Amino acid sequence: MAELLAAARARLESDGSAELSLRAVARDLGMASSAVYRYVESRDALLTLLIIEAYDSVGAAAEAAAEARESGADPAGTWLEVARAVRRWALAQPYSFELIYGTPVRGYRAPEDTVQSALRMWGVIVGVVMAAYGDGSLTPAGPAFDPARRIAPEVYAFVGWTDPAAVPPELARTAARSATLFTSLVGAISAELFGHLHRVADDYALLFDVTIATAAAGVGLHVTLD
Amino acid sequence: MAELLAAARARLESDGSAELSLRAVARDLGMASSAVYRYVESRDALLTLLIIEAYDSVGAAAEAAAEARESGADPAGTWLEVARAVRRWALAQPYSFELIYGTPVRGYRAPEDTVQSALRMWGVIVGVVMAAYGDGSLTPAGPAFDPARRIAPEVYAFVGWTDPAAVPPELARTAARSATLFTSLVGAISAELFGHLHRVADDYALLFDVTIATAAAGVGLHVTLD
DNA sequence: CGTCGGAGAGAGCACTGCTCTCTGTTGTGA
DNA sequence: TCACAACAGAGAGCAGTGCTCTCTCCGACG
Repeated sequence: MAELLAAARARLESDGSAELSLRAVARDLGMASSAVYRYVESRDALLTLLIIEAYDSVGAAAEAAAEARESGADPAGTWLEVARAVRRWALAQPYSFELIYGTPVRGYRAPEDTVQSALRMWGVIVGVVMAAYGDGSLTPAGPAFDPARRIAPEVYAFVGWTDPAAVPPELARTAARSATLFTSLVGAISAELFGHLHRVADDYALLFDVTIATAAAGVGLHVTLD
Repeated sequence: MAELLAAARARLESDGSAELSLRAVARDLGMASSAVYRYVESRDALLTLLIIEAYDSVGAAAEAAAEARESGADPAGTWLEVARAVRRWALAQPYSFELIYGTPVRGYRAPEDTVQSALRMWGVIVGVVMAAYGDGSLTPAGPAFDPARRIAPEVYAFVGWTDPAAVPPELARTAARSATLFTSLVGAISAELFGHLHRVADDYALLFDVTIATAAAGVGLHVTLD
């Protein structure tokens, strides 16, 4: 089973998810394609396993980048480091990034198994924003609005606010704005990997930092670029 | 040829790009699959045609939304309307959105034919930001940085600055920050369509507005939400 | 009226996911 | 030690795919 996953991962990283053929993986393992079905129900099930792996891998990379900062470091700088770490991860294994943040695969309907792993990224984002909110380095910016119904109650529970009604409005607005951090992070990497920055920028790393810092400014996090 | 494109478009909208089978299109047209090759070189070439169509379609939707605003309307509000129009377009034909902003298809390597159509979206974005910069409604925000090498010279030429060295630094910074508008727009719609907001928000339309307005705030555009 | 070109048909190749049946091996209990 | 059962893998086969090759037909044009 471990060998099967390893072989599938290797195929994914070299050919991409659309070309991931169960028969090719079987050939790599030196066995008949039908034998693979002893271990995995279908091609989509194999892909789901790789999806969970990828979510955990990128989640771990983001968490590691956040934890590498000494406590007391400014949260805005931490966010930039997290974003850069996710970008490095994506560039190192672009097909894994595509697998989770690109077009969903055919018969795949996001079983509950993947949700937990997928939420690790949101955990890091919310953690950074809450740290900034707590230490006063976050100066609320961005649009004003009634925060009701903008984000799901689970998000508040995620950071320990059991009663959504008790959340201070400005904190609730900040939480809703935080989605922009996720959106611009995934969007920036997608744009780069999928070729949408062609003719727009030459040095993608430089523009990436600007994009992350600009989105952060909208939330109230002040990232310093060197 | 027109019938072929129409049939392919119908297949795309009902099944998605990965399932777009040339043989199925041929069946819809009541002819043999081999006959289709008289008109189109390969499956990828057919997809490329659909990609150009999609780029033009979404570009036209964005341009129409921008032009629908009377001249003199605040550019920030115009940007919100453009973003909403693009979201509506994406929700109405999700597979077309996936086709251009999701994972690139296999053998596709973005021929020059598509670049011109793809740049229409950037044209709208730059137009809005430049309008705001011009009428004084844009109050520079976001990170400070040396604008050199952040964006390609073509972008300046795009808005009429033939000599990149003559562009005022703050304008250059604003231009670089504008990429965040594209990134967060595509990222927000992708996140919604691809299921990444599961458990994060219930009312996607409300969160979308916040995301767009937050990213705009980072650029210096102040969107008012009702 | 003859010729010629283009449009379409059909067979066929190599590939895919998946199912079915068959074989060999291996472990376990009496 | 022997019998049985469970399991891992092999192989054939089905329906589908993209694409190529050859063949036929029909209509336009000189």
